[in-house]
Amino acid sequence: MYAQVYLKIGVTKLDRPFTYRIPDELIGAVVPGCEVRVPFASRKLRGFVISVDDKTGIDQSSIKDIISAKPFDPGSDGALFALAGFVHERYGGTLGQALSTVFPQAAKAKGRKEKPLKNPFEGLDLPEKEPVIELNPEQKRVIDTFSADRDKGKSLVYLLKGVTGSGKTICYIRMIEKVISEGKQAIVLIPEIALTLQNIMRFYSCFGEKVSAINSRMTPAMRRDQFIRARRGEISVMIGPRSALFTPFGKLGLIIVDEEHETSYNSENPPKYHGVDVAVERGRIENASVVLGSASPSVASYYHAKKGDYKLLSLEKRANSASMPRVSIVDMRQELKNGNRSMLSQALFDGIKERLSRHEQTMLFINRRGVAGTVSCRECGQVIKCSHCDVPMSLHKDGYLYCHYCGNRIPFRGECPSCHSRLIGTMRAGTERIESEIIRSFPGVRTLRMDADTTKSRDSYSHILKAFKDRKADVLIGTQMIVKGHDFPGVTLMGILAADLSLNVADYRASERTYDLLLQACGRSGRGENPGEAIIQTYQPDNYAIEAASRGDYTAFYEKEAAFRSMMDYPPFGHMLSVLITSYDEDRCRQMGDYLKAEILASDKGIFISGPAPSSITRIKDQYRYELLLKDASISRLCQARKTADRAVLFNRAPKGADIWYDFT
DNA sequence: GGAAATCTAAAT
DNA sequence: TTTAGATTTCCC
Repeated sequence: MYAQVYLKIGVTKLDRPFTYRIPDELIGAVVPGCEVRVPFASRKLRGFVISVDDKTGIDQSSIKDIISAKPFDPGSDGALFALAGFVHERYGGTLGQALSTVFPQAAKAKGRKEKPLKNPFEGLDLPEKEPVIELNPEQKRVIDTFSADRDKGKSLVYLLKGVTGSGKTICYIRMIEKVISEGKQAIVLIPEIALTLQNIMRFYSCFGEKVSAINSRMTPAMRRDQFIRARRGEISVMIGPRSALFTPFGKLGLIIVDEEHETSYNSENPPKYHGVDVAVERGRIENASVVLGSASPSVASYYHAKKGDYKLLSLEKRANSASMPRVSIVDMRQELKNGNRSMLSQALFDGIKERLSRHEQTMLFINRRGVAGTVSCRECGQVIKCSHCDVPMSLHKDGYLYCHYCGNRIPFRGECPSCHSRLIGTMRAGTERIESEIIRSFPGVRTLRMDADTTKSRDSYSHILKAFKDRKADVLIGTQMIVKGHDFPGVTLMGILAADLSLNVADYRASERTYDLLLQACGRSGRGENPGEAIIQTYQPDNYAIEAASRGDYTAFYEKEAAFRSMMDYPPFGHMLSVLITSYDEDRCRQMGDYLKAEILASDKGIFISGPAPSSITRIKDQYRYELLLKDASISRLCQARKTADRAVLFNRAPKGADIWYDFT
């Protein structure tokens, strides 16, 4: 057995691990995160174990034995080294990338003057303490369960499923209070877009100076200062986005992941780690409780909860008296038959007209993300899907439809395969077109538009939101950025222009995203005094994600979705590892793909690999993108395959000139 | 971080 | 050609 050891001397030259043999008498005692003593050059040094493995790529003759090992101390830096080891093993990339993810270092200040560390809340008045709210019976049950488990010394993973407005935050606060009373610390992860001063203040008003927060707009040095305060134990609660997960607390007792289904918890660059899984792993390593909160949990988390891996806690009732909006579904195929070729259905048109006369506001939401390439029929609503994978295929410039899951390719004939209509093509509908249509249809209407184009400058985002809140416009048209979290009391109508768009993405999670988006979008309407309404326009009114979202019925959605995924062996029932190969030269992409596939199959004959196939977006910034897809029931088999691929690229004669990116999907 | 190996150039 | 001094390279 071998251990990767990170030596405890602060020298950049040695900022990498060394491999040592674990002598027989220390096998079992040497675990990731424990402190060891090792021979190094002519001396003996201390270091932390990052990972343990039964093989090594290093020459046997140069490997030395570990001298001694201390028992693992979860409060030491070793815990974070162990976490880095996990991130590396699971998500690939270099170990250096994993280490700098877990230990983000700001460039050291040159003068190295010991500056007093500031709280970012400094200068702000401590907000009024929220009046102590009596918990409702549901909330009380949640807190009692959590506290009872803590008192028994059990650190579990919980899935807190609570409808919007059911008071998840007050539960978080009580849980943190509990953990602080034990002398421990807590991390609260909040999606970047929800990381507003208003949201943080709720925690600040309860815990005062014990709270710190980080966000992506702070400089690395400012974030580092807050991490130093955390390490010194000056604070007990850290609030922040994904990166706050690595706050170096020595007595971590609780990690909360709010809106756990948000994809922003997954890293975009290597190591492409999944925040929720890393939070669960950190909880395991440091014996801390983990609470995953959401109104529409990810299918994976709900699956774990049903299976018993996570403990399910539910909040079904809204804490305030606000009622859910009335939601209706409009069949756009029918509109077309009635001769309405515009993007607004009659119902939505009438709805907007009515709101204008009543001086109430309307929001129109069009989801454009990731719809490029999929082909759908306006007459029957069908999307052309791969016959093997049941995901939409995408139309490439060569005139063929590709499945980027299996590489299947069929020619596109410009006609719907099921109803033979020629009204078929890629969906093109943007916020701009809708805005001009609205202005044409409703003379004198005041509109605001929010999308990637209008929010390019730094403050435009908040300006648009503020203008709409101040009733400076009647209609706000936007992409997904308008549906998350905002509170506009004047809005009584939400129009979702094409609910299918997010469904027609070549991704097995499309239904899950759609359900969440629709639920969130509907929730924007009727938050003020007047009751709200939402209209969902779709070409697929019978789709279960759309139908369940209109009723806010998560369980119904989950059952259908789980059946689909289980049948297709999609996660969480099976696992998938995508290997993306990018190169300026298309042939090299394919060569590297073929080479990696052969190398992986050579070491694991039975493993399922498809591809190399052109990725859904075949070329970005002149770089071609090809993809291999590995599927298996066991995630460790996929990790093993990734390691094989990594080693092949490093040590063997691999084709050059291509980059490789691993991504668990 | 520190020892050993390698390089550089001025002094014999 | 020698050798002190400076620089670079390894340590698992």
